[in-house]
Amino acid sequence: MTQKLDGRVRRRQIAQAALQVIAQRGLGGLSMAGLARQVGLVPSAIYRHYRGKEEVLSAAMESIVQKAQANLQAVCRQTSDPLERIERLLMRQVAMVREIPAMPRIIFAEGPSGQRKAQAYGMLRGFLGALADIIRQGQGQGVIRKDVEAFSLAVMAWGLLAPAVILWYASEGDFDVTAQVQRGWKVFAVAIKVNHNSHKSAGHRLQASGYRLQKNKAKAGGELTPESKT
Amino acid sequence: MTQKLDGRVRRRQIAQAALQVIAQRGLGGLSMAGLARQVGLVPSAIYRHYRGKEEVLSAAMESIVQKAQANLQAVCRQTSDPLERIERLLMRQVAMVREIPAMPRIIFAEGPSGQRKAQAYGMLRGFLGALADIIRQGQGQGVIRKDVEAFSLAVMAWGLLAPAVILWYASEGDFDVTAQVQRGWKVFAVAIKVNHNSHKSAGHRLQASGYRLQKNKAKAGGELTPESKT
DNA sequence: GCTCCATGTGAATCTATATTCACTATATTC
DNA sequence: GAATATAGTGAATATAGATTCACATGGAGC
Repeated sequence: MTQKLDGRVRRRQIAQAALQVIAQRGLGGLSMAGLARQVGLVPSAIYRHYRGKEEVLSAAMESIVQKAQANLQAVCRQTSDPLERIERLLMRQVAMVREIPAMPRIIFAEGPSGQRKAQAYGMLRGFLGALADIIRQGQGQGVIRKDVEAFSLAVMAWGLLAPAVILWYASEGDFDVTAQVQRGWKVFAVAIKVNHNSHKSAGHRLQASGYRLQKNKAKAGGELTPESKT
Repeated sequence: MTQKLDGRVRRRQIAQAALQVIAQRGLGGLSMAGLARQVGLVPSAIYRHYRGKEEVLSAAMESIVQKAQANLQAVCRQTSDPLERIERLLMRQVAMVREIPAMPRIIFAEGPSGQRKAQAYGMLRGFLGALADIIRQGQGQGVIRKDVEAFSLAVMAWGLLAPAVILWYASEGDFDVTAQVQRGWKVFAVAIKVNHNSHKSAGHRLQASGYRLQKNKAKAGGELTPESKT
């Protein structure tokens, strides 16, 4: 018989294992038997800690949110530079590579108007909202470009991460997530950074025509605010 | 008894129905019973045409691959400009996701499970490979920056799409995937484009120090070639 | 050491789903 | 019309997975 563990410790362990199984095999690949195996228990032991599979899932999703929030707080403590914050946040997400794909997997696994999907979506929006806030901070400081709406930039930043992680799983670990995200960040950071020298130079060089384009861009950004109705 | 249909017609019908069920209910929601119902048959009739569920899925995915290839060919016919090609390809992907909502569900929902997974991964690699080829073309023409490896840039380009699709799906169409991808493309295109004017200007302005930085960047990019072992 | 509680086990139960198999029926050809 | 091939049907079967339930056991407190 396995050594007994404090209920709280075990519950956390089970939730964590669920995340990893979902990340690896998808929601459909999560069985109570497989989960129990992952933890080192028999399937019925799980019902000692959770009323059923549904409850395991809820706990799993909850735990990923908590981690994401802890990461966000840690990053904001470590540095006040918005670009630095984004980079660190992304790299912390990379460290969670064994867990974070569970969210998209849950989203795509569910049928129409599934509750879990809505929940996962809300969580995702929370994360992107926090990213967007950092970006807005940078925009306020004149460090990050203002012509593109912050939420859009947040989605783009997330886009540095998501495909790399998916490829990592699809290739069974044969894709260097860290390197890809770092490269992507370098390209993206330059693209969103306000470089005062080159900015002036471009304006100066292109004169009236260039100036007009800049103005239109600023407007377009404003118009393209996503989901104002949300 | 249902009217009999020619085997080929029926097989196509079944594969299409599978995509529809997956779009609605996800992979986990695809049962032989439900599929048969969708087609207007009894479940065992499906085995007249496919050896099992696995084979139905393969056929369904095959039709996605064909569509993707048709898109690629169309885009390459329409324009020879690499940046234009990428943009068009991305936008066709957006359209395709709308047309075949099952596609992202197949790619994102499931982890390893043998042949199907290998097929999905192959699809993805095919798409990224084609993107990378276009990027290499652009690099050869001196239109796209060379300091970052083409496959990495391809993954980044995909990164404009993937999160937008996830959000689109999670929001049940409430997130404007088209607008997001367009915005992302604008930011990314500037970042990867070789702009000869500003390149000269920057070099001119920053003199020795700026010049050195450019050189170092080129080297780092070369070193970070992904998966040379692939 | 004993008691009690919480956690782990193993067997049983139930259900949904994939599939097989024997039979049926349609459509084509001669 | 008969024969044949192919596609459709309905019942049966096997299995995977979720869960319950009675028993077992570890660990804490007295």
